[in-house]
Parts: sequence; C-alpha cells; structure tokens
Amino acid sequence: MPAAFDPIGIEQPMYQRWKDAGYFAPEINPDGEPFVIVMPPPNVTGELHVGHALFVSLQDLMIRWRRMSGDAALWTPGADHAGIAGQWVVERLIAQEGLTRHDLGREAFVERVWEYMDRLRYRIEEQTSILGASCDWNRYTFTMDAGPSRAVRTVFKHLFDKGLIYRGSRLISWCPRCMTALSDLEVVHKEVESHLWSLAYPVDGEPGRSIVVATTRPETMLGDTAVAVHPDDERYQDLIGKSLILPILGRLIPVVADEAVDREFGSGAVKVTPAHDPNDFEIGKRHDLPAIVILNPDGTLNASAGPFEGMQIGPARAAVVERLEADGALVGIVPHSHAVGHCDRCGTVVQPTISEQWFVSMDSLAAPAIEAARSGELQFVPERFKGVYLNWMENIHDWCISRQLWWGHRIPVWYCQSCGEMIVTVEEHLESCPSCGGLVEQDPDVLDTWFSSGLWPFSTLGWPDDTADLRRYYPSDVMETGYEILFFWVARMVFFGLEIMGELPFHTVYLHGTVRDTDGLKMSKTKGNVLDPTEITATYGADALRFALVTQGSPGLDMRLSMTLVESSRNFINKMWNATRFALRAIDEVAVEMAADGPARPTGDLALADRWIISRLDSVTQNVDRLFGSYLFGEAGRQLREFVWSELCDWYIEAAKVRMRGTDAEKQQVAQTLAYVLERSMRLLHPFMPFATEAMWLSLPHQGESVMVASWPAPGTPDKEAETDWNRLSDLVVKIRNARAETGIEAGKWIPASIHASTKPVVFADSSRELVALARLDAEALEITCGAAAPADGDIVVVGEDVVAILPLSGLVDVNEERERLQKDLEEAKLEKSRAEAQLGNASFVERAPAQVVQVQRDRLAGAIDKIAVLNARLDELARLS
RNA sequence: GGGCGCGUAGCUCAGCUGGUUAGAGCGCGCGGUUCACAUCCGCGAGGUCACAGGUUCGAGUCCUGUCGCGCCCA
Repeated sequence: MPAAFDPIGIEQPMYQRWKDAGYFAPEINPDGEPFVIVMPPPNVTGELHVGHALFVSLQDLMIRWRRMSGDAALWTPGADHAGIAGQWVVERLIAQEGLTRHDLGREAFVERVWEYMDRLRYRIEEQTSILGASCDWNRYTFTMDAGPSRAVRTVFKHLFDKGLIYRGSRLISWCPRCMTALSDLEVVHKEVESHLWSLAYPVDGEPGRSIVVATTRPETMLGDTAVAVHPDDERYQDLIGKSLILPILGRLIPVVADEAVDREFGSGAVKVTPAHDPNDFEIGKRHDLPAIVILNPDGTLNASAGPFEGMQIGPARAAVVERLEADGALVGIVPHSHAVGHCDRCGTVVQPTISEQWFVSMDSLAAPAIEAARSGELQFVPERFKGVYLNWMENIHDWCISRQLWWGHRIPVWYCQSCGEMIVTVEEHLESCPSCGGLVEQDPDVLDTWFSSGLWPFSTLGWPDDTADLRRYYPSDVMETGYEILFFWVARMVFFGLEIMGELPFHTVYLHGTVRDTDGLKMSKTKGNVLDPTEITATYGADALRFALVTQGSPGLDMRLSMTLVESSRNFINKMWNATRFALRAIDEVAVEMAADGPARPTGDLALADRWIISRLDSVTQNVDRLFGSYLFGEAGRQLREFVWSELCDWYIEAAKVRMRGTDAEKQQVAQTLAYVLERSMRLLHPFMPFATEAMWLSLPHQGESVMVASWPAPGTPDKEAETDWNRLSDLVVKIRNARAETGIEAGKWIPASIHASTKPVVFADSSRELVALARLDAEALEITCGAAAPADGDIVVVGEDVVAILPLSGLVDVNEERERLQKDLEEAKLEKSRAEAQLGNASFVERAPAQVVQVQRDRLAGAIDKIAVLNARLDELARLS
C-alpha cells in the first residue's frame, strides 16, 4: 500500500463495480422495510455545481446508512426538463444559425430541443456518479418521459373534472422577454430606487378642480378606468360618483369609494388600472370597472395606449411623463423606492396583466396540506420551516399553470373546430371531436414545469399504473432539498400527494442551506466564483468534498466552502489510510478471529488500552445512531473524525506499539482490537465517504463483498471504568509531556521517573510500558508505588489526578523555572478549589442540583485539595533549597 | 409592514435534553527526520459566547428587549 491515499483512479471503477453488482437497487435487501428518497431532479440544461454535491452527499448518506441497516433503500434519480430555461437554451443555439423558433415551427423546434436533451441526459448520470451517489439508475426518470407525461395529463383531467382546474381571464404576471405567463413563485421582488409621480386628474364639469393621484408606474395611467378614494375620507366626499377626465386620452373615469385605499399614502386618492395591477384588479371587480389592457405580449403598448402604441413599456414611461408634464398634469416627482417584480429566469421586469390562462384552484388542495403540517404528520428539519411552509400554504393564491412555451407538457385540452366543444383527455392525441367528429386542435400552451415536479414522488414509481414499485415504495420517507425550493417542490408535492394518492408523499422534509463561496457570497456564473465539483473531486477525491460539505454544515443554514476545508478532509482520509496501513502489519502477522459480521469483538484479559478504545467505539457508535436519527449528520461526522484521529490514531495506536513488539498473545490482542475497531469505523464512516472506506475496508479483515452492503454496526456497552482509568493515565502523560516541554528537556530524551499513586496504582503498573512509551520515560529507571512522593533536590514534580510523577533530573533543570512552573500549577489548583467551594457553599445548589452533579463538585474539590497539598509541599522544599 | 435566521478564538464554524475549566479545523508560536502518516507528531498562546435585563441552585444554551448582518413573504 502506498504511503499516501490516492483517490484518483480508484473511485470510478469502484462505482462501476457497485452498480454492476446491483447494490444501488432496493432489491439488494429484499426483506427490508422500504426506505425511499426521491431525488430532486437536476435541471437537464445545468452543469453540476456544489449545491448538487451537497444534496448528493446528504441523500446518499441517508440511503447508505439505511441500506446498511437492512432497509430496502431506494433513491430514485431523474432529470427535470426546465421549461423556460430549456427552451431558452435551444433558442440561443438556433439563434447562432440565424433562426428563431418561429422560423422552425413548433414541431421542428421541439424536435431540436429533444435532440439537445438527449445529448445532455446522460451527463447528469455521469456527473452524479462522480460523487458516488448510490441511486438506482435503472429507475432513472425524465419529467418528459412517456410515464410522467401521462401522469401529468391524468392529474390535469382529474383536477379539471373535479372543478379544481379552470380557465379564466385573471391578472397574472407576464414576462415580456420569455413571452409567457408566470406563477407568483417565478416572480422575484427586488427593491428598486425610483420615483413617485403625482398626477392631476381634472374633475369633469368643474373647471379648475382636480384630484391628485400618486403612482410609481405613470405609464399605466393609459389603462386607468377609475380613481379610488376611501369612503370615509372627508376630502373627497363630494367627488365620489363624479367623473374625472383622464389626461392625454381624455377618457371619462369615475371616482369610486373603496375601503382598500390607504388614506395616509400620497394624496389619499389612487388611480385604478384593473388590467395591470393586482390591487386595482380587485377594486375593479368590486366596482364593476372595465379593464383596459394596454400591453402586447412582447411588452410593447397596444392601440389602447393611443399615441404611445408600439413603444416598449420601459421607454414609454419617460414619454408619458414628458407628455403629462407638457399638458400640465404632472404636479410632482419625489424619489421613492419600492419592490418591483422580476422574472426569476431572465430578470426582466414582470408586467402584471390580464390574460386568459389555466389555473389550479388552491383552497381545497391547500387545506389538507395545512392540516398535515399542523398535526405533525409532516415533519420539518429544522422545525422552523414548518412555520414558513404554513405561512405560504395559508396565504396561497390560485396557481397559474399555463405557459406560452413550446417546450414542456402540452395542456391536454382540445377544442373542436366545428361544435366548439372543449375536451380534456389523458390521451396524448385526440383524432376528432367525440361529440360531432369535427376537427380538433390542442391548446397551444404547456404546463408549468413545477406541475410535473409536484407529481414526482409517484410519477417516478409508475403512477398512474398500479405498479409493484408504486405499491412498495410510495410514500417515500424523506424529502431532502434546499430551502429555496420549499414552495416550488415540497409544498406542491404535499398537496398533490394528498389529493392524488390520498397519502403524504414523505413524512419528513429535510432542508439544507446554500453553499456559498469563501466570502459568503452566493456562487454564480456572472460573479465567476463558482466552484466546480468535478474539478474538486479530480484534485482531492469525491470523499473529501463530501465529508467537507457534510461536516461543515448544519440543517437549514447556509455554509461557506473553502478549499482548505476540503483539504483537511482529504488529510483526514489520508490519516485513516495510514492507520489502516499500519494496522495491517499487525493484522497480517496473526489470524484474526472472525464473527458473522466482521472481526470478532476482542474478549478475554484485555489491556486497559484495548478496553478503552473499544469502549470509546461503543460510545461513538451510540452517538452516531442517535445523531443520524435526529438528522444531525454533521455532528456525527465530526465525532467520528475526532474518534478516529484523536483517540484511535493519537492514543491507541501509539500505545499499542509496545505490545506489537511483545508476546504472540499480545500481538494477537492488539491485532484483534485494531481489526475490530478499524473495520467498524469504516462501516460507520462509509455513508460519509463511500470510496475511501470501501478501499480500506476491503483490505481489512471483513465479511462480505463490499462495505456498502455490510451491516450497520450495533454498539456494545461502554466500559466506564476503562474510560476513567485510561483518562487518568493519559492525563498524566499529557502533564509529563507538558512539564518536559516547559522545562526544556530534549524531546527525544528518555528520562527516569517514579510514579506515586495512592489509589489504584495498578492502573499505572499494568500499563507501565504504554506509559513509558507515551511519556518517553526510561523503562529501566521507572518506579511505580502507592507510597507518597519524596522528591529529591532538582527533581521535577508532576501532579496528575490522584497521582504524582517524580522526574529526577538533578542538574538539568533550573530551580527557579521549576518553582515558577509549580506556582502556575498551584494557582490553577487553587482556582479549581475555590470554584468548587463556591458551588458547594451554595446551600440551594447542594439541595436542588442532582446528586450526581453535586458529587462531581465534591470530587473536584477533594482533587484540588490534594493537588494543592502536594504542590505546596514541593514549593516549600524548593524554598529551603534556595 | 409581517416572519425567520445568524452574531462564540485571527478566519470558518460546532456546541444536540441548561450541569465541571466553552470545543474543532485552518491560521499563529515553540519543539520534533522514534521503523503508519510532514496530507505528520508533541507542547502552547488565543474567547467579557453582540449588548442589556430576567428565569434558575446553575445560562453560550431558556424568556424579554436593544443593536448589527442576512434571508423569506407581502
């Protein structure tokens, strides 16, 4: 085995072996309980980024853990067709040939998109595989595949028949660049520095009198059909019901009274543009006002805009303001900042407009989705997202699902050209009108991409067919995704799951945060701060990236990823590699005893070090189980790292070296313990770092053909006595090392020592060889007694827990330095004593704190008193000397 | 405007049910070529846990308020 672990070159062949062996399929554990995660499908057009690496790391961790625990673990991969983005990418491609989609025509264009998608389809598999994702590629699904497409049509028809999908003219958000309607979620609000324009609308028949209205969008005045005031506003009482003359266009519009008007804002009178503002749309409905649409789909003004027809709405603002000013209708401009909706995909300012679209009626769908969260049937990790989810679900509006695109699931509605009947069907094609046999034409629009995403938990399992997969694997268990798509994905899956399947699609929603760059900035192509996971894995290995991502983060919180973090994870893997390499020397010399699941648990008359490390392994195993159960994967990883590096490598292996040079029985014991602890450590770490643990596990004594299908370790009972004894020993070692360093004793020098332990000196006697090796003591000159210490002139005195080490080094150490060192220890012990005394001096503490906690303070006080006595005695002696 | 999160060592972050002297990685200082590992080992320095109150025998942890940063919804 080479001295440094090199992940490059071993990962992909290993991945292929796992895949060929069928380990990724749940059938590997045919008798297990299903454990299912539906992978949020990456967008086919996107490149793999660290966000993908994070979700793969977390989902794969859960899946591997449950698989090792014996569950029939299923992780379904897939890809999303990304309607707007998908279409846009191909539009740009054909633009290079000087073509628009209209030049090609719908059919040819969609064909081009398919060609493009087919080329990308396998890139997702390739890139996800690099990260070691153990998802079942045989169940790979694309949202545009025949199955999910049929699921979309079936759900559409179901909801339509139930009256939950309807077509209507509503105020929607329109992106003039994408030339499609958007749902509320696809509009992002950004604060924009702009102005508030005040306009004077003359009162009809009362020359010289006018009402002033304030607006942030002066160009919309072209579509005004009223001015509204608050019914109780004295200023305008006499004007309610009268008419105003709309500037520029000269249209007469009424003054209406509406409770929704804010008397405090501006002049207290607002212009009403029902066709282009959500609030105005509502006011318009209440007062039966006409809605005048002034926009064309491409964002230019139409004939209703009079002299401004043909202008883009952006430039039109300046022109309208200029004209208003010229006409004397502009009475004020003040700076004003307000939120403006932008298209989530392309960033264009979104125009609210009235348009005929398809909608999902949300109230009855949301109700059970709200109840599921309230009742606790649906769990959130972290829990606070339950509130976020509920807040959204409780204030939901009907969902605009039609998109004026060519790429996506075509709305399954046909219109008869003869009798005008509208037919909704689950069939992909309709030949003719079922009523009159006339020619039929399909609705030109496609559905919101997220409509099909919402069906993902069951459409991937074969629904609407009653498949074996659907029966066995629905519902899934955990939905793991980024909090930014809680509404896009999770919420919609919940209400569709409840409506269509009658059951929640998952019981737990785990939300991770955003991976940011070293400076805490979101990664983006335009900023150029994107970290490419394929590059990172090519340098450090997939495991290092995965371990860094999982141990750095906490559920629901953003995290910064830096290369030094990945590097330190790589270093940890290398550390384990070397520990394994070292252990194998010992293991190869003996015949390790095997149990059914791996090396047998060492038994018999074990050394303290063995008992200690096995006990620590048991504790850590318990902790990892508990933490995994609470979705605290990062903490579990950090504890494992601490255990392997700081306990197994730094202490156990160093201590074990003495017995590796000992008798055959001792060598056997050490080898057995190392094999047992390391093999189990590999199993515990496998969900974090699948490749490296597999490589090490295979070289260690093991049962079975791969660690990924080995059993999850069950913890034994920790040996508290062994832990206490070992801690006493290691504490003394640290103190001796410290004294050596502080008094400037040569690092390599083997020095004499005598150990005085008034209680249980056997701990030190039994582990004397370990003590000697770890503290670098002269074995020949070592003395261990239960008697009191009697240091001679010039000795160093080291005070541990109920044990004193005397290092006789006459002549080597400066008495003054030694006195200073002891003085420092004394101060510390006194502080310790006074703290314990303060606690115990508090009557209510002794009375009310649990007995255990009080006892700890008593022991602490006794220990401190002992230390002080020893240190004082020694200081007195030194004082006599000088 | 409503809601949420964060503020702990120079930097990045842990700290899960309140309980000894608050931890890690990186960085920093000193020392180390002992036959697993310099992608390493040993020793160490470094924190008024944002601030102010409160609950409690006991608060980084629970409650209230303030300040700063960020996010979501409207």
